[in-house]
Formats: sequence, C-alpha cells, structure tokens
Amino acid sequence: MRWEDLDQQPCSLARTLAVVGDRWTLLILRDSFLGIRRFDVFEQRLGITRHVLTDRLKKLVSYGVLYKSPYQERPLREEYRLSDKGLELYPVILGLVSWGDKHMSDERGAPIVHTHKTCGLHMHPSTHCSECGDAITAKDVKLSVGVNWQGHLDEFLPKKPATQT
Amino acid sequence: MRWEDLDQQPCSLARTLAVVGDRWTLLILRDSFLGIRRFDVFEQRLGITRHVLTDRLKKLVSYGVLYKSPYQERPLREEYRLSDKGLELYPVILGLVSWGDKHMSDERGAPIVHTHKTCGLHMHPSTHCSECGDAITAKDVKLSVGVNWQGHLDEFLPKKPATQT
DNA sequence: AATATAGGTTCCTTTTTAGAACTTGTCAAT
DNA sequence: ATTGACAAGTTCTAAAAAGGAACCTATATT
Repeated sequence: MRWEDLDQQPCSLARTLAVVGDRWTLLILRDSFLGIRRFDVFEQRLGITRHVLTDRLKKLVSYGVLYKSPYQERPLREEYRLSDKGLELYPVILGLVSWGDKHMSDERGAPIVHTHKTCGLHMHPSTHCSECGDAITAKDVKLSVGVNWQGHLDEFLPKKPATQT
Repeated sequence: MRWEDLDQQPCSLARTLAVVGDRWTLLILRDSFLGIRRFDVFEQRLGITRHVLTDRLKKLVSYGVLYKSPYQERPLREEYRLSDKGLELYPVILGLVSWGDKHMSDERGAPIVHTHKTCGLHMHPSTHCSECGDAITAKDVKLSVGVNWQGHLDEFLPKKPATQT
C-alpha cells in the first residue's frame, strides 16, 4: 500500500491515520490540546525540525484539524488553533494517554491527572456504547460491512472474524 | 527530541506513541483486532515490506502488546496474538475509526459498522468519566501535575492551560 | 546601523522505508 | 532423488523522510 493512498482506503482507521498517523502529528495535537498555538513554541517544546513542523501544520490545516488565525498584523503573524473537527480527536488523545498511564508509567505514576470539571473527581476515560451506555471492550463488538459497501470488502473482513483471545 | 527517547518522556501520550506512533503499527494492530495473526497475511493485506513488518512485530512483542504463539512444530511456526495489554488498545482503535467514520468518509458512509452484542444495536464509541459516568469532551477536563511529578513538569503544562476554542 | 522576533525556506547528511532477491527447514509431488 | 511450495524471515540497493544548521523576510527596538 502506498502511504499517499491511505486516505482513499476503504477503512476509516486508515483514513484517520492519513491525517495523524506519523511520528509527530499526535504530539503536535497533544500540545494543541495543552493550549499551544505558535510555531516557535511547538518547535521548542517538541524539538522537531522546522521543516517537518511546517509540513505537519500545513497538512493539519489542509485536513481542517487546525486553522490559522491572525494574532497581529504588520508583520502578519498567525497561530494554529484546533477546529471543531480537531477538538473531536480528544477521545483518541485521551485513549492514548490512558493506555500509557496504565502500561508505560514508571514508579512515579501518571505525570498528568485529569479532573472532570462536572463531578470534581480524578477520572480516566471509559468507552461506552452510544446506544445503551454500557462500557465496551473488544469482545463486546461485532463487525460487519456497511450497507453501501456490500461486496466491496469481501477480503477485508476475514471469513472468521475470530475472537481475539 | 530523539525518537528513541520517546518512551522516557514525562508524558503518557509520548510513551504510548513510542509503541504505536509510527506509520504502520496501528494498521498492524487493526488487522490483529480483525483476527489476523500470521506474518504472510499481514504482509499481503497491508502491502508492507517484510523488513518493516518483521521490525514492527518484534517491537510490539517486546512491549508486550502482541505475543508469539506456536501453531505448528517442524518447522516451527508462530503466530502473533494480542495480549491483554494489546486488547486494551481497543478504545484507541475505536476512537480513530469513529473519527474517520465521521470526518473522512465519502458518500458511501462508514465501511464497517459496529454492533454491540449486548444491546444488538449499531453503535459508535462514546467517551465517559470513569467516576460519574457522564460523557466527556475536551472542555470538561482540567489537567494538573501528578503528585509524584510536582515541580518536574513546570514547563510542560503552560501557565495558561487555555480553553481550546 | 545593529539586533531581535516570528515564521518560515534551503542545503546537506543521516536514518527509514521500499522493492526485490536470497535463505532455511519441512513437506508433497514428479 | 530432485523439484517445487510454504512460512517466516534476512540481505541487498535505491528512494524517501527526517535531522541539523544556516539563511531569508518584514517589522520593531536599541
């Protein structure tokens, strides 16, 4: 598979990875969620080369995840801010952080704690069914081909969708 | 920042990306969740080079996300299966798929639909607070430094954590 | 006139990835 | 007994991506 064709694949995961699936993009977005907006601050915090940072920011803007917003004129300076589309990546970020908290922490535990403003407690994210509200694990979900994709995904879903134990 | 030091960063997102944050790893894991277990099947489905596939599988095994399990002897053949640690990445996968379904689909809609076995309905994932059960968005969460990290993350969290609008 | 700032671009080197051919141990067919 | 197939790699060379440093542009400050 060619990397440039990833956003044309018949798979939403592949299409999302066309946007965020490289070495740096999710770290840039992490900083965006921390409130970082300016080129030089991203550069310093991440230790990314300017060339790559320029490229990734352009890509994120072109996909509508970030948008440029002027914060001064003469000379024109713009900052990069999360769009609504970008803000909706929050569950992904939270999922990655939560897995890292559990499986990649050292003896000091989680570096950052998340407080739910509404209830005031330290929280971690929990994934639920949109329909019944129950918590979900991999074994609770069955996959099938979407109505408009019948016959086009025959070899994508293996015959034996296999319980993954 | 050096890429090899990513799993030592004081950030759970960075540490998780040390495991899954490259071009191919999440696509390999997607196939694992679809029930794929063998080297040649990964290779054919992904169009990945054998060299890189070997490398990524080794890495995933070394981090305990996959484990090798013999399915025949003479000659010894092993397959790659998701460990419990790997299965716990499901919320991340689901989050990426869901975002792609919403933002990257063409006119045919989502290629794959998810049915919640318990309630029988087509579902999408919803992220909730582990403590009160409410649904969560980026604006509902406040970040702060973990107890054992006081004073070590001063420049990680910007002074003004900024609402991300 | 010299320096600083923000946001880049250019150039060259090093690291990764792509693509194809080769390897190893075993079994099945000629 | 030889040939070919299979699964899971390893080894090569070439192309693409990333790293690192220097340079550029418009404006404002000293």
